[in-house]
Amino acid sequence: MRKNPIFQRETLGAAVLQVRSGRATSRTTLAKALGISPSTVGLYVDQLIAERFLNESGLNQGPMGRPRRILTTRPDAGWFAGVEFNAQRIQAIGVDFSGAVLASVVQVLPAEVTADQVIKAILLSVSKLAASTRSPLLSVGLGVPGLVDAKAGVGLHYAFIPDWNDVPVVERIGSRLNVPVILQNNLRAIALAERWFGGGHELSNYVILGPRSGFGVAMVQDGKLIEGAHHAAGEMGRWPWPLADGKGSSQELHHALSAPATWRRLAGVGLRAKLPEDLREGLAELASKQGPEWDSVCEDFARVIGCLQLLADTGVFILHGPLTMLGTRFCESITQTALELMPALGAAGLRIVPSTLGDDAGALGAASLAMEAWMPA
Amino acid sequence: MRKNPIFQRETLGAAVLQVRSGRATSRTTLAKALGISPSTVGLYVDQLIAERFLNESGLNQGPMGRPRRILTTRPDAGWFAGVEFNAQRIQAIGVDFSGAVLASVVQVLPAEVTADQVIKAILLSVSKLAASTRSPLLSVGLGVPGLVDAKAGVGLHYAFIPDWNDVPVVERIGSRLNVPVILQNNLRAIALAERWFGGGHELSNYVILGPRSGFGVAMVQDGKLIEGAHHAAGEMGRWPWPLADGKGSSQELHHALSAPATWRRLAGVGLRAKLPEDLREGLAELASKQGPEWDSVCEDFARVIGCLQLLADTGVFILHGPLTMLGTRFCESITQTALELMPALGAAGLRIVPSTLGDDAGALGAASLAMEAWMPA
DNA sequence: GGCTTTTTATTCGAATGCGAAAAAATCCAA
DNA sequence: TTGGATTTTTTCGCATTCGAATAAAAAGCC
Repeated sequence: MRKNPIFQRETLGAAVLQVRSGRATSRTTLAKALGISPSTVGLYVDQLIAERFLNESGLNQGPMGRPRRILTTRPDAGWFAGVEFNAQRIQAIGVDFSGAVLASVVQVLPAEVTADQVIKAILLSVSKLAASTRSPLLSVGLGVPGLVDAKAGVGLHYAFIPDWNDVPVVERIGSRLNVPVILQNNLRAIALAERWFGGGHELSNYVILGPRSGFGVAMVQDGKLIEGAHHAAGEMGRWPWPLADGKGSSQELHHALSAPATWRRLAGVGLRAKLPEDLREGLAELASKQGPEWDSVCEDFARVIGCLQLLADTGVFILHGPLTMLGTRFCESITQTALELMPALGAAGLRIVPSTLGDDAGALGAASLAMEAWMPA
Repeated sequence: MRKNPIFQRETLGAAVLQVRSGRATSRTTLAKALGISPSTVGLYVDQLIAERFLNESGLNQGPMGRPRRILTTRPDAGWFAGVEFNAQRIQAIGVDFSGAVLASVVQVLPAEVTADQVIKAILLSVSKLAASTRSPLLSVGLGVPGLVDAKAGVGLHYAFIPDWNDVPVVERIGSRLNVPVILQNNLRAIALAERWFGGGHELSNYVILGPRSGFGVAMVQDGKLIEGAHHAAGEMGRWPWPLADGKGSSQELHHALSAPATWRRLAGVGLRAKLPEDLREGLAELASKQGPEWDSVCEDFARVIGCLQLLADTGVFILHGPLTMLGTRFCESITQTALELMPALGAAGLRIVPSTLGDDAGALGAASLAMEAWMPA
């Protein structure tokens, strides 16, 4: 019998990731994918099978030679929790190894919620999910609005929860659940979700556009999230911004391109106009709109994206949040306008697309944090 | 006698780096700095002493205990070459382990220079440097203008040398010199020089502003250069840019803030005005200038930097190129204007400073590439 | 069936690095 | 002078990983 040393969890996770993603199906292909020797892979696979993370499911005969012993992941090996919240609501989602959603819990938070109440609600949500699953919880990801120190695991600031300042979230949640807890800004978490659940499997450079009540972006360069020296990268809502339609003097970007501002501009109503009950529906009604309002909004987005592309050269922009309701036509209009305004963008190829993740994007992002911690790339 | 295995060059280099930088002076401190065990460090140090990269120079008695055997680098262990060029001139510089400049060679290139001539000039420059040094050449860094694929070692495009397209520089230089050759865009190389030779020893997030004939920036996030999906990150010269003084319609950023454009604006002359013979001197004369021209230039720079800071949150901006002749007062004016225009910037601390590297910045940047390859962080 | 060919998995010896313990080098106090 | 006390360095055994050789499992061919 082979000896059974304790391997690095990191490499074990990476191995599972390769199998999960279908990039490796046998010990030999796994060795190539991980860049380690076949002999070592054998040991790793032994352990992963012993720990019930992997299965051997029959043989696969190639054109010649000894057949491969096919490796598959076991969805029941464990699950990951992802929790996202804002000042109004909290959503927790459970996913298994294959990325399938096991369950989702949404809870409305009380008005003027406090940090303590949020922490309690997170714990409650996760335990609700746990009640419906028999397999063990492997890790928890938290998508938190506002400023986040991901490394320290501290929520630094969030304007809409007054006492959300320097909250040691990872410590408070982790000490209760006894599994790894990973914290990240919610928009940056969504950027990871795009890789784990969305269409961007192979992307390593892209930008998430997240216009909601403000205007933030999350940037991924070389597969890594850009956080900034003070955890504030992507907070471009305060860019000085002269409107495309020339009305009004220079203002800040989020006054022009936040989700509510975009609705107001497209709807052709003034700043005082009441927002529709459901902003998403309100925007969906405007998806087929034409005319100068549409053009001017598209031009503003095109200029923002053009600037980002020239500066960071990511090439791919994924639109998130309520504005996805404006559909692919919106993104196409922006792309076209951008290329007209800044022909230089055409050279490298500019892709602007709406996200396919839907309403669960935030929670899926949080779950991605959990998965990424367990299965590092 | 201890056995003498062949260690990873990477770790050997990292060890030398720690000693070089003064962060580690003995085997024990070196072990802590590198995060490896003291026993292993002993082996590494043995090898480095055998290879004449390190010296043991006496003992250092602490307040108690066995005295440390002090480790020092040997400047004569080898040297690094850095080469920078543009369409007009080529500069090669040789530095030793301590970062001291051994020699510098400047050569004027012929008008309408070709890629082949540049390659030859690079080889000639390095061999000129080599002639004056007895110690071995360890690696060569090349700071190349235009688009560069650093990973592949290929110069992709440079507008001012017509046939500079997809030039396999690393291959062509490396095959002659038989040492590692590292390629990078020249402005990005300068960003590294700021860490190796400038004041930014401990910086891991900063931006290099390099307004010359165009307007480019180099960004470092978490200690890593941002290159972009198509190696074009930082080429923000083509941002649409409405001038601060309101004259003229919207144009591109480099028309407003390149080094010549800045001189013209500060000098108060029109677009057709002839540039001074030496732009640096011309700018130096304007360093004490006051008035609306000065204010409007500062405001434009403040807006650019403000946008970058809000987006990438690096906190530190280092001005390079001819505009450094405008001195610290220029940077202070910009800082002040930026904080007035965008008070949000004040929170995290904004620092805008002129580079201290001087005219050799480009060549020193190239040398930094060589050093960083040999001594990875 | 017995042979070769091809591909995959395992075994085995060696290399590299770590942790714990031992040794070394100094100061200080008795 | 001798015996701690303290800190640095080295020794030694063990764990992990790799490379090369070997074994295994099939297909094709005679």
